[in-house]
Amino acid sequence: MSTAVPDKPALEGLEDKWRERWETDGTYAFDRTKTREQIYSVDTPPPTVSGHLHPGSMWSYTHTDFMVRFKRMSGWEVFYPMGWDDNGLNIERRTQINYGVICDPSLPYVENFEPPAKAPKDPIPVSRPNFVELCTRLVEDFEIEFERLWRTIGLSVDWKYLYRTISPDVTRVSQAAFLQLVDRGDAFRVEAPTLWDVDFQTSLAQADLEDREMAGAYHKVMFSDIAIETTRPELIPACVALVAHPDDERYKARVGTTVRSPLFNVEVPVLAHELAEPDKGSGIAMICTFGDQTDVTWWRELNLPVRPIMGRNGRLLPVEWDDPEVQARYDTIAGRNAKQAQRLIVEMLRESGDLVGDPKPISHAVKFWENGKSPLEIITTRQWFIKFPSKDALLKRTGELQFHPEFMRVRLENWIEGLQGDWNITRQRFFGVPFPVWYPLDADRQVDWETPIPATPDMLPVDPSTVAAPGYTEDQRNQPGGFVGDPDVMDTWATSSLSPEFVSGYLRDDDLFARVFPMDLRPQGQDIIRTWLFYTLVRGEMQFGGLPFTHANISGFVTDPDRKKLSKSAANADDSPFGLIEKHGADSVRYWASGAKPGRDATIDPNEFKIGRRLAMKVLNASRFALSFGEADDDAPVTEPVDLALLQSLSRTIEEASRAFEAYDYTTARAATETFFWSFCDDYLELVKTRAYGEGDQPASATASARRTLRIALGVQLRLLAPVLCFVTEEVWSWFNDGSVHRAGWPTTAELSEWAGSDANVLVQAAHVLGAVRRAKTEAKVGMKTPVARAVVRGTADDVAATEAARADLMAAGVIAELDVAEGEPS
RNA sequence: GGGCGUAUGGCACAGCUGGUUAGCGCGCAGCCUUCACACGGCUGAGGUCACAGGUUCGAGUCCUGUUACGCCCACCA
Repeated sequence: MSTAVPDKPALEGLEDKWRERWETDGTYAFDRTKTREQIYSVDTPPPTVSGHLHPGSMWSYTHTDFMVRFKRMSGWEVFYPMGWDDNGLNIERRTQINYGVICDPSLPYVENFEPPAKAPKDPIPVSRPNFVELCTRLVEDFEIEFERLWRTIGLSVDWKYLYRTISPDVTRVSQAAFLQLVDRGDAFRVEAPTLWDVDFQTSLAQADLEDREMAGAYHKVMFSDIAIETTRPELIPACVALVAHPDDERYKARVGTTVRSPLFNVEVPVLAHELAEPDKGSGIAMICTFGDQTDVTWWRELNLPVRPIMGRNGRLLPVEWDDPEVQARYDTIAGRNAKQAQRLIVEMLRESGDLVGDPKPISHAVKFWENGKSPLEIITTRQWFIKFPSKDALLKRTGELQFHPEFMRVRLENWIEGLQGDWNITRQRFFGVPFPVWYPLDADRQVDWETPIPATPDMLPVDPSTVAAPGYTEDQRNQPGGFVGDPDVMDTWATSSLSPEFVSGYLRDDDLFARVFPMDLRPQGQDIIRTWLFYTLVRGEMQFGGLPFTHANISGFVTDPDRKKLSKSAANADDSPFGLIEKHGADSVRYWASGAKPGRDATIDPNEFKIGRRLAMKVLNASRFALSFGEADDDAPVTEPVDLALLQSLSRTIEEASRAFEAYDYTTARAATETFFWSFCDDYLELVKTRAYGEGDQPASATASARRTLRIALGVQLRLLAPVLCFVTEEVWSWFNDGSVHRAGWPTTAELSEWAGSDANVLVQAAHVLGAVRRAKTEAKVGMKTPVARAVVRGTADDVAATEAARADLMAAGVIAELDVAEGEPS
C-alpha cells in the first residue's frame, strides 16, 4: 500500500488528470463477457443535436451517472452507452436558421456549396443533398461539443458504444423493424386527414402538438335561416354540413333538411351527432374539411364528402365554382393565408348581411406544432401509419414498469387514455431515415400507392431516392412502367423509439443483445413521456410483446434563479454548462445535481455549487490529515470505545446510503454520507488526533487503533461519496490504494461486521461534551486550544459510562486538565 | 373540464408507516487565527410547519375543504 499524500492538495487540475486516466485505463469499459444477470444496462437518452446543451441536460444526465456508478460499484457490470439523436425536424429547423437556407428538392445538387458566413434574411433555396450535407455538418459540430461536456462532467460512459440515429447501423434496424410491421399489416399507408404544419409543410403526429392560448373571435353567420357561430369563417367554402345534438329541441325539426352556405351558396345537410354541444355557441356547428379534430370525427362518422380548400403551404387552393359570382368571391381569397382570407370573408359576410352583429372576441386554445409558428391545419394526405397496440395492452405494460418517482406513471396513463387514431410516422422532410419502399408506375406514369415494393433485407440500409427498387434498374426511375422511391422520411421518434433495441445490438449483434436486453434503466425527462417513453413501450410491445426496460427514472427540470424554466436560448454564458463547470468545478456541479430527487425540479443556485466545492475541499484536507499520522497496521485491533463507536455509526450510514441508492434516491444517500462526513471531521478527528499522533501517555495499541480506524473510515466514506464526487474521491483514493475507487466495491456493513454491536452512543456523548466545552470557550471569548482546568459532566448512568469511555480522548481534544464525571442533573 | 406535484425560519431543503423542547445547509450575528483545512473552525439567534375544519390521548405527519404556484391530460365549433 503506497502512501503519496501531497503537501498542499488542490482541486485544480485534478479533474483533467483523472478524466485522462479513466480513458487510458478503460475504467468504465463494458465487459461483454458477462451475462444478462450480471449486467445492469442503461437506455441512455440520445440528446437531440439541435443546439447547445443547457444546464438542465447536464443535471439530469448526471443523475443517471450517480445510479450507474452506484450499480457498478455494487458489482454489476454496467452497460452505459451514449448516443446522439441527429435526425428530425428540430435539426432541420436549426439548420435553416443557422445557415439561412431552405430545402427545395426540385433543385440540382451544387458541388461545394458554402452558405454565407452570416445567415441572410431571405433563405437561400438549396437542393436536398446540399441541405442534408448542411444538417450533417451542423450535428457534427454539436456532437463534438456534447461529447466534450459529458466527459467534462464525468459521465462514466463507455464511449466505444457511442451511436448516432442517422448512422447506417441504426438506419438499418429502423428500416428493418418498419418492414416487419409492414409485413404484419401493423404499418400501412393510407390517405387520410392529417395534422399539418404549413410552414414546415409536413404532417405531424398527435404527440408533436401543443396548445397555445390565442385571441380569436366568434362570428355569427347565417346558413339560410340558421345562425351558426364559428371562429374560422374563412372555412365556410369548405363547409360540408351543419351539425346539432340529436336531443336539441331547437334543431330537431331541421335535421334531415338542407341549408345554403352564405357567399358560396352550397347546399349542405343539417345533421345530428352526439358530439355537438348545445350550449356552445348557437348549439349548431358547421363541419368543414377540415377545421379541427372534431370535424374529422364528424366527417368520418357521418360519411361526409371532402371539400378541400387548404393547401399544403397554408394558402387557400384554387377551386372551381359553377356560379361566376361565387367564383369571383372565392378568387379574392384564393392564394391567401388563413388570416388574410378570414379578414376578406368577414368583409364579404358583412356586406352580404350574413354576418350577425360584430365578432365576439374570445381567447381559445389552438393546436400548434411544438416548434411551429402557425396554427396547424388538417389536410388530407397519404401517410404511413403505425397501428398502436390496444390501449389496454399499453396500460398493462405501463403498470409493469417501475417509475421513479411513482407519480410520473399517471402522466403516461393519461396520454395513453387520450390517444386518438394511429401513429403517423411520415414526415415530408429531408434529414431522416427514409422509408425503404418504392411504388410502381403504370404506363401513364401514375403512381400505384397501394402496392409498395419493400426493400429486401440485404439491401438495408437503403435510400430509395438513390437506389433502384428490387427487380428494377435505375434507368426505370420515373419512367412509364418503372418506379418511384418513397419521397418521405420517418418521424425521428419512429427511430429513437427503438433505442433499447439498437443499442443492445438487435439485428446486428445477437450475442450482445442476449446479454443486455431487456434493459434495466430508462432515464429521461418528463417532457418526453408522451413521445420517447410512450413510443418505446409501443415498439417493445409490437416487437417483443414486453417491456424494453424495467425502471424508468424521470427527471424534473431546472429553473433559473428567477424560477423560470430554462430554455436553450435563454441560458446566458455564465450559466452555460461549461461556464458552470469552469467556475465551480465538475464535482461541485455534480453535487448540485445530486440535491434533487428524481422527478423534482431544481434551481441553479450558486450557493449549492459553493457547498459542493467546500465539501470537495474538505475531502482533500481531511483525508490528507487522516493519512498523516503514519502508516497504519492493517492487523492492528480496533480497541478504543470512540473508534468502535465511529465504525458502528459508519455502518449505519452505509445501510442508509445503500437503501436510498437502491430506491433510486441518490439525494438521500448523499445527504446521509455528507452528514456523517462532517461529524467525522468536526468531532471524531478532533477527538482522536492527539491519540493518533501517538502523543501523551496513550498506549501504542490505542494509537494503532485510531490510525486503523481512520483508514477504514476514510476508505468507506470515499466509496460512499464516489458516485457524486467522482473526481476528488478518485484522487484521494489513489493516495493509499491501487486501482480506481470507481471499480472498488460499494461498502457493505459486512466489512465492518468485526466491530458490530459497538456502542455508537460513546461518540454521540463525546461530541456532546466537546460541544459544551467549545461553547464555554466561545462564551469566554478564548481560543479552542485554551486549556481547561476542570470540566464537570453530569448526566444519566448511560451518559456517565459513555463519557468515561471517551475520557482520554475528551481530555486531549478539549485540553482539559481535570474531567469530573458523575451522575446527576445537567446544569 | 379531469389529474399530478409543491406549499416548513430571509433563501434552498429534510422530516419514513402520526409520539417528548420541528431538523440540516446557506445567509445573518458573535467568537477563534495560522501545529489538516481562511476555498477555514467554533458558538449562537431565527419557524403559530399556506389557510379552515375534522379524526386522535397526541398531527408538519392522517381525512375533508379552500387558496397560491408549477406541470400533465382533454374532440377548445
